[in-house]
Amino acid sequence: MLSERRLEVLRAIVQDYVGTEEPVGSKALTERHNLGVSPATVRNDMAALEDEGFIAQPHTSAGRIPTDKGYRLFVDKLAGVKPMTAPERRAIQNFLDGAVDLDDVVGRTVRLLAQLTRQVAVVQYPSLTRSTVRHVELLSLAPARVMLVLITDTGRVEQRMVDCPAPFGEASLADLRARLNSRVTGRRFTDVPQLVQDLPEAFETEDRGTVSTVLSTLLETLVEETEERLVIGGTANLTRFGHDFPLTIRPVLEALEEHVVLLKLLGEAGDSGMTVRIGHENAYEGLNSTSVVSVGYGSGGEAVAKLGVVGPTRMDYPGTMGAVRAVARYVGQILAES
Amino acid sequence: MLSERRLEVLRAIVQDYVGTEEPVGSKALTERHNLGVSPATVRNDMAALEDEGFIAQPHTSAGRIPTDKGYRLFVDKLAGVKPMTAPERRAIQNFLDGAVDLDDVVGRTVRLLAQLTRQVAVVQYPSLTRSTVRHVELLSLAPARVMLVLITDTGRVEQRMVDCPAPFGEASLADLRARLNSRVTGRRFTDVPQLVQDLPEAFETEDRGTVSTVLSTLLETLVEETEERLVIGGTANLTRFGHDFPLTIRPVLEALEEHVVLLKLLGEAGDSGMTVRIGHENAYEGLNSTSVVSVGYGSGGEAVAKLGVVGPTRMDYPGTMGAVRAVARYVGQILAES
DNA sequence: CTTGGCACTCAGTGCGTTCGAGTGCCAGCA
DNA sequence: TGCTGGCACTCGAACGCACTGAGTGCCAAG
Repeated sequence: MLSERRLEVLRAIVQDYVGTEEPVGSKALTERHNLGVSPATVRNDMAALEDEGFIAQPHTSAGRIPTDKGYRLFVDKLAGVKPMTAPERRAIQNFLDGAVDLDDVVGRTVRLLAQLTRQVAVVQYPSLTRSTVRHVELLSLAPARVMLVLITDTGRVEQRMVDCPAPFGEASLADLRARLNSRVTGRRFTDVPQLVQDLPEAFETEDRGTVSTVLSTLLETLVEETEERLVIGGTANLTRFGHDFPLTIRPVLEALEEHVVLLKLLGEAGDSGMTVRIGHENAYEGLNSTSVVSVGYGSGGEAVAKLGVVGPTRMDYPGTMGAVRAVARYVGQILAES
Repeated sequence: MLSERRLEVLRAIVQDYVGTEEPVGSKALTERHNLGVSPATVRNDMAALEDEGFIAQPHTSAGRIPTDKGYRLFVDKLAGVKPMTAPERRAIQNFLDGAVDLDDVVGRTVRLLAQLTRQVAVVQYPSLTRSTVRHVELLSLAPARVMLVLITDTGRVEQRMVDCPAPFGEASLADLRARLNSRVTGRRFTDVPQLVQDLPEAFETEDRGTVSTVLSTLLETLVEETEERLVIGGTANLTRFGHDFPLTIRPVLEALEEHVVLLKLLGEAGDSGMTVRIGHENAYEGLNSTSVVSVGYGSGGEAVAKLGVVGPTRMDYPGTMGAVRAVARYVGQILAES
């Protein structure tokens, strides 16, 4: 087991390394942090920490840098979440309050997060899966052509064309519209399928085909839209990554364009609370030299989507986590208001 | 005036430099290109070209590299557009043919362009300004609440909520819907304002307020949507930029996130034909070390939006221009079909 | 368990040398 | 007038080398 002091040494190493980007040695450590022991003692502790795999030397006769495992311990046990200051919180709120629609909220969020953390920000559009239906509208564009419009409680609107197998009268359409809305308005997307399941039976035989077609289009829309959208920002911050550029940065840029990968990554993160994936903990290879801090956000108590940042493993975890949490909280508020 | 041979020397310099990324000297030039003259002669020519500002030396005793002005001359006078080979054309067509909707077309286009040119691709969504109205739909969500849906000939759908100043009957709504569509269906967005100008007069006094509100919302939608959207891809190709990374790449990444700037840039490019902006010709400072090759594309003969690539000034202009032109052409075809 | 002392390592730095690609200029030749 | 070969010169890149200093591991003493 690691003694209290050794953990303290690890914390000091992480903090210094994050600040200076340079391997940190025993002497410098005792000078900057008053650990109350001599460099020699620290050296012994370092040797122990290295044996356990928490820190490593880039080369002999250099200082130590934390390993992924070291950062993991730091995040889990040694560091808290650094809360935003009051002025920062006010600034966040002001900035987000100016948003005029959902796109704007998401756009502002991503810019804000990138700026606060000085890293790459990733924001997922509010997912429809957890959303509820505000309204379904049907309108006839031609005798056998219907347009389906779906409005969600997050303010998103989706529309689809439906080619009907048979002409569909205005009266039947009104009927379907009314029945559909009375059943699904205010309900969860996930509940819709079973709620509308027996709907065709209420109609005349000749209309049933059309009703089924409309319904299946509706269900498709719900499923398809679960392929969520992402917005990325602050990629210019990648230039602060390290010295050995091209090699480090290229796979990251590639990963950031693979929205599918990112969505999967966010999806795998825990549903509640903040998740930090460090270095090789990220399943995707291109992100092996990065850490991903993510958290769910939502309009009610429940999360409807995730947001987070991607940065070098050598990042200021407490600060980043604080910013991510604060932004998620305020975005949630904004969404709840609208 | 520059003699024929001097132009030939400039062409050779550009070609070699683009290939090797290294300053090119007189001896190497005569060896790779059979110019039929000795290095000494080439040196004289180079001195002349340098006096005119077409090439420059990074430092004394190094070879020459083209200046922005040199590239400009190269593009204008010395190089054509390199056409795609038949297999390449087929691959492009196949790849784009697989698209299922507008988003997919744009997404595929940007990926394709990035891959073909190995540079950063920029694709603007088809603009509404030049589009025509396919259909306008109005539907009543509540007595004094109307939803406006606009469908364009490029397959885009926009919707807006309208809060009416007074309750609006179903009959009046149907009337408005019919009149509106008969006037604007198939017409250009730009023509819509004057086409609907006198529409309120056809209605009862009590409905005129609502009609006006609906119309102004429609007009707003047309204008707002002129703030076009952009999609960017292939940013990972920025890593091939040069050796002095952080400094070069950072402003470019920043510029790429400023969609407003990019849209302005594309907008300024000539409306017809291909435009090449080299280095400092780009008004935006962050892009001073890049060249932008762009061209309009559209479903009919007319361009509805632009697409292009952003790359280092040291790029293969003929090849890039060929790829950009080919992609634009095929995207146009796809849009025309759908 | 801590500490001071000590020998050892090795990346980074500064300096001088060499190497060679490339230049400018000039005199001679067509 | 324009091309060419020759020649001296420049200067960045590469190399070798010694030095420095931060950092280490180990050990014996407190």
